[in-house]
Amino acid sequence: MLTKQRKQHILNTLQQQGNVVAKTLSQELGVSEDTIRRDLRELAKAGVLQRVHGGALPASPAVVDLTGRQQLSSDEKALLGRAAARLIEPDQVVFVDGGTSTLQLVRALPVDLRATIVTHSPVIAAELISHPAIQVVLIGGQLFKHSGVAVGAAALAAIRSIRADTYFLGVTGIHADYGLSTGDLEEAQIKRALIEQAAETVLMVTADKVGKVSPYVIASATAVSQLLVTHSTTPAQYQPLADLGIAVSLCE
Amino acid sequence: MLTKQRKQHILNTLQQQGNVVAKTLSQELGVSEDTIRRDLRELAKAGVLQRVHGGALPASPAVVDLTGRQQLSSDEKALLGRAAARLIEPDQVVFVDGGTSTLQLVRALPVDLRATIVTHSPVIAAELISHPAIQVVLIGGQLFKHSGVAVGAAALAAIRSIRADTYFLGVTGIHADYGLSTGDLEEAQIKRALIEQAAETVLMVTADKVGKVSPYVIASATAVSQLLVTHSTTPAQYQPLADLGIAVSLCE
DNA sequence: AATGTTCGTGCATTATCGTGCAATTTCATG
DNA sequence: CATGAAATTGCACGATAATGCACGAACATT
Repeated sequence: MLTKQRKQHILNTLQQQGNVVAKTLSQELGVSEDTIRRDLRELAKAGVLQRVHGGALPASPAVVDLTGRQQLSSDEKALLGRAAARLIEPDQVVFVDGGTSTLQLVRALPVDLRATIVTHSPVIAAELISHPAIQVVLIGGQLFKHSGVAVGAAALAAIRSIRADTYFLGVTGIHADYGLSTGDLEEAQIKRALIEQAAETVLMVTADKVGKVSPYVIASATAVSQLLVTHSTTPAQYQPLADLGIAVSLCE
Repeated sequence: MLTKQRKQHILNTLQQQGNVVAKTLSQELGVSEDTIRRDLRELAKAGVLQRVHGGALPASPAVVDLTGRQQLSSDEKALLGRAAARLIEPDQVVFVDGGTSTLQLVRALPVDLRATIVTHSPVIAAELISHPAIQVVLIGGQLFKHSGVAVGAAALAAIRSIRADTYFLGVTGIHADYGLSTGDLEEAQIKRALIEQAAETVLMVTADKVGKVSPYVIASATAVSQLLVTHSTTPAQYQPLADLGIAVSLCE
């Protein structure tokens, strides 16, 4: 294995798990602990991680915190959420994805709105418990810790037994050529199923996701009929998507 | 677990709850009290917290973070949760009910415990997202708003496909003659199914529930093999249950 | 004042670290 | 193809960090 690949693996593991242990890495990668230590030292010197006794931590503290007590979400995301909430009509059935943007959506729902929300995110569901008029359907399955949503065969089966009017989708990348993408395979499968079961899909993303590509492709960008983005998105970013026939709305 | 992470955990807990106790932390984190004391000493020397006998307090006067989370429930329930957490062995599969008592249970889980938790409560599931070693299986279904758990045919079917070692149950009434009872029919059905699918059922309740009866009966009191109650429960309350062969534990 | 808990210190043990060094591989250059 | 420089890796060894235990002191509670 190439040195560079090894370092990349270390960084990936770090981002995914929030920490790495030298001993574990040496076993995983089949090299001596000395080599791992050297790698960690160099990566630390380059400033991309923080060296500690026994392993390493991310350089920027607390990137891994999707625990429901989400970090104070920006005003931009709140605007996104309010815009999305306005799209829901009474008595509709909608899918709501997990994530910070969609959490803002459910927080922005009018208290008198009667509708059904289907979600595979316990955080979204927990937030809706206090809503007086929304009926909630929870999709079960194995909980995928990284993004905090249910995945797996059980979740897929449950989704395929429901049809919804609208799906409020969140992704980590949308690109006119490479489509919608996310960081995990299972999550991509779930999102794909949700798109298929919804009459219409609305994508909610912050500006930094537009034009990006993540490892696992969900579907073509045209699977989205409407795109809600924060107002800092540039025309250069969204024009290729608008050309595909997607209705782009800047929220402000 | 890395030392620095442990210290971060201490600080997080401190910010969330407004105080930390050395003994509790040592159990949660799976290290000796000496190590915790050392951590607290060093954090205090760094000025980020204030050392007190038995634990520590925030350095800056108490800006407790109550974002969304339930007000810190009574110490009694926390004790109940810790006692229940100790009953879970590594690699077990356990059902965890919804409710404030069981929420204390998942909060008291040692961070290094590897086990599977199956729950139909989005609040429990959301809390466990941040736990590094617990695998979570979410039971889907319609969300019953009053108690915030999934109910209905889908939930029942999902439960019946799983067998667990232990079920941590919460109810609104337990009585030697009238058995276990709760305030909703659908919820009662779900609890009954969970009892059937678990090798052992542990009931967690506060003193005010012991000897009470609610409208919908779940099962006979003997369905419970162990009863964890708060220490304010009187012998008059629990003796009839103990006579049925239930192991009663007062938590203090 | 009595008792049990918590604390701090010293010490032993273990894991981890950094450095120097030698063996091996990679690679550019003659 | 040959060769030497640079890079990479593993090992040895002394240094450092982290942890748990023991014991007497400090503290809280009654």
